[in-house]
Amino acid sequence: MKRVKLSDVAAAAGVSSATVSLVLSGNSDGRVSESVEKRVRAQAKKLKYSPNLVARSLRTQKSKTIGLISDTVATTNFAGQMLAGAEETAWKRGWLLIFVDTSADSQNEERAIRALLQRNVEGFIYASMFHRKLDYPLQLKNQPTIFLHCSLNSPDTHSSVVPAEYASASLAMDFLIENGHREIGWIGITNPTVGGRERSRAYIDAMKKLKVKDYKSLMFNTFESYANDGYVGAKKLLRGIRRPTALFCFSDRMAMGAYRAANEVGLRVPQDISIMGFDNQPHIAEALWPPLSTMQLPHYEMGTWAADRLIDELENQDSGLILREQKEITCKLVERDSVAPYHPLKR
Amino acid sequence: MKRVKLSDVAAAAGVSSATVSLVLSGNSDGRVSESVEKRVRAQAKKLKYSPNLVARSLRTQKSKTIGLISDTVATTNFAGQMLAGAEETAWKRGWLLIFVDTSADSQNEERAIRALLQRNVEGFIYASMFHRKLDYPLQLKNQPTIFLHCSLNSPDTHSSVVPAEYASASLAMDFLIENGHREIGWIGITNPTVGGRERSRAYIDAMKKLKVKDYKSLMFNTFESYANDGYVGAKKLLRGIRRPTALFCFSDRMAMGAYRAANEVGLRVPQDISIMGFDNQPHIAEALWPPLSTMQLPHYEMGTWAADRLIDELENQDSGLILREQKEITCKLVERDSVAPYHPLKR
DNA sequence: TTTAACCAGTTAAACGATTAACGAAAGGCA
DNA sequence: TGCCTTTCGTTAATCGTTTAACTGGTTAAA
Repeated sequence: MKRVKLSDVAAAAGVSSATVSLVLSGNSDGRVSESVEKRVRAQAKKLKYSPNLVARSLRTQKSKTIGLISDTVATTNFAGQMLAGAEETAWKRGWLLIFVDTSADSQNEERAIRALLQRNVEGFIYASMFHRKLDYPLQLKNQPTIFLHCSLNSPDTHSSVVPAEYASASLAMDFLIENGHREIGWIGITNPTVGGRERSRAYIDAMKKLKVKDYKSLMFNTFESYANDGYVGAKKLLRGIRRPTALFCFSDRMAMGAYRAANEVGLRVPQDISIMGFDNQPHIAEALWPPLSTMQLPHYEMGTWAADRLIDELENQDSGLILREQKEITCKLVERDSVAPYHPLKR
Repeated sequence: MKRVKLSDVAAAAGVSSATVSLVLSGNSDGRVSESVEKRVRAQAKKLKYSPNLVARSLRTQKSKTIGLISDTVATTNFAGQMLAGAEETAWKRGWLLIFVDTSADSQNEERAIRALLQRNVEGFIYASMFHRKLDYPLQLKNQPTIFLHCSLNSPDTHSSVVPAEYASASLAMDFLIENGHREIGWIGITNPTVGGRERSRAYIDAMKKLKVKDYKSLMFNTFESYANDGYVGAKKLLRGIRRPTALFCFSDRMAMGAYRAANEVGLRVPQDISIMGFDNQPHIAEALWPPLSTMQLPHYEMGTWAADRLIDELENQDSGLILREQKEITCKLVERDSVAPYHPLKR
C-alpha cells in the first residue's frame, strides 16, 4: 500500500517524471503535446496520485503553511472562534494552519516558534486571549506576522486586528439612548485592559454628551468581571437613591449578575430596568431570561481577517507591495429582549 | 539571514556533514571521537543550528506529527478542551498536532485527510463534537487512528475514548440520594444521542432501585437541551401535583432554565428544591446563583488520553504489540451549592 | 603469516518533488 | 542542401537530511 509518487505516474504514462510534474503543476505551456498531457492526467487520476508536500516543500522552500501561536486561546472558550476563523479561511485558500498554544509561557513560546520554523511555516499569526498591547516578540523577527486580538506598542512594521472597543461601546450607548434612557448605569472593571479602559471611556463620553450631571455616581467598577462582580455592582446601583433606568455592563457575565440583582430587588428586566451586555458570550447571552441584548465581539471575523491578510502578504511577497494596517472591527449589536424603551410616565 | 544547515556546521567544525548528523542525532555510538564530538556540538550551538524537519521527514519518512480531524469541535465551545488536551500532550511528548475542522462536511473530511496525509502525518485523532457512534471513515483505512468522543460501531480494530455517561449519571443520582432525596425529577432529551440515552437510563435504574413508584411521572423530555427546554420541563414538574424535591438535569443549560422556573414558582434553590446539572459548562455552572452542582465532562482528559495512546502506538509500531481499548472516563462530581439535604419536616 | 575486527570517520545514494539546461526530430525558409 | 526555429520532451542538479557501505590504517586472534 505504498503511496503513489510522481515516478509511478510517469512509468504508467510512459514519460519522464519531469513531464508529469510539468503537466500536473500546470507549467506545461507549449512544452507538452496534448495527447501526452491527456495520458498523464488520466494515469494520475487512475492511480490517485497526490503530491508529497514534504518533498515539494523541501524543493521549493515553500510550505503553504502558516503558524498560529497563542497564549491560551485554544483553551479559553469563546476566543476559540478566532482560531476557527483563521483555520477556515486558511483552509479555503489552500493553506494549512498549524497552531500551538504556549500557555502564556515565554519559554514555551520560544520552543513553539522554533518548532514551526523548523517545519518551514511561511508566516505567523500571533493571537492573544484578551485584547492587549505588547512588545515585539524577538523570535518573530523577520517573519511575516499578523497580530490578532492584540497590537504592538510600536506598530509600524506589522499589521494587527483588534475589536473597536470604543466605537462598539458607543454603539451600545447609542442604542440605550435611542430607547429613551438618560440615567444609565455603568458596571465595569478597573483591571487595566484595553477593553476595560475603552468601553468605560465610551460610556463616559456618551454621558458627557448627554449632559447627565454627576454621572460618576452611576458608575461601579470592580477588579474582575465575573457574574458575582456584576451582581454586587448592580445591587449597589439599583438600591441607591439614584436608580438608573438602564445598566450597561462591561461583560455578559456581569450582566448575568445584574439580572440576579434586579430579581432580588424586585425589578423586572426589561420593564423596570434595561440591561445591556457586551461580548455575546455563547450559551449565556441567549440563555438568560429575558435573552440579553449585547454586542457581538468579532472573534471569528478577526480570525478570518488575520489569515486573509497574512496569506495576501505571503502570496504577493515578490511584488514588493505589502501594506501594514492596524485594523479595528466594530462589534455588531445583537438585539434581544433585555432593553426596552424608557417611558417616564411609568416610573 | 539564511537558515544554518548541517553542512554549515560541518564546515565550521571541519568534518563531513554525515559526522555532524551522527553526533547530533545521538547515533555516534563509538564512531566519533570525543574531541570531534565536542567540536561539533560546540559549533552547532554557536551557529544555533536546528534541523530542518522537512528534509528530515522526507528522508526518514517520519514526521513526528499527528493530525486531528474533527467535525466541528474547534468551533464549539467547551469541547475545545479536547483539542487543548490533545495538543498539549502531543507537544509535551515532542510531537506536533495539526488539526483541521471539517465543519461536518464529508467532502471536506476527505480533503482534510488527504491534506494531512500529504504532509506525512503518522496517525490521526478523529474527534466528534458530541458523543456518538459512527461507522469507520474509509479514508482512514490503514491509518493509526484514535476515536475521541465517539466510538465505532464495530470497535475491534481501533481505540476510542468517551465519557462514561451511565456511570457518571449514576454518581449524580447517588449524590442526590445521599442527600436524602427520593422524589427526584428528570429533565432530559429525546434526541437520540448516547448521552441522552445513557444518562436517562442511569436515572431510571436508580429510581427503580429506590423503588420509587411511578417515577415516570417525574420525568420530562424535550427534543433539544436549551435553557428554555429546561425551563418548560421544570415548570411543569414543579407545578404538578407531585412536586419533586430535587431535579436532575441532562445539561447545565437545562438546569439554568430550571433555576428560572424555580424562581417563578417561588421556590428557592437549594432550600426548597435541589438542582443537579451535567457538563460543568464553563461560565454557566459557576456563574449561576447559587453556583450549580454538576458533573464535569472529561473533555480535557479525553484529549490527553487520545494523544497519549496514539503516540504510544506510533512510537512502538515495530514492537508489534498494539493494544486496542474502548476507554470510558468517569465525570467528576463538582459540588457547589445547588443541592441541599432533604429534610422531610421542612415540607 | 594470514585473517578478522576495530577505529574514526567519509562517500554517496537515497527520500520525492521542481526546474534550468539540454537535445532530437520536424518544419520553415532561402 | 544548409541553417535556423519550433516543438516536445528528457537529463540531471537540487532542496537538507539520514544511513548503508566503504576506507585505510592499526591491532588482536587463529
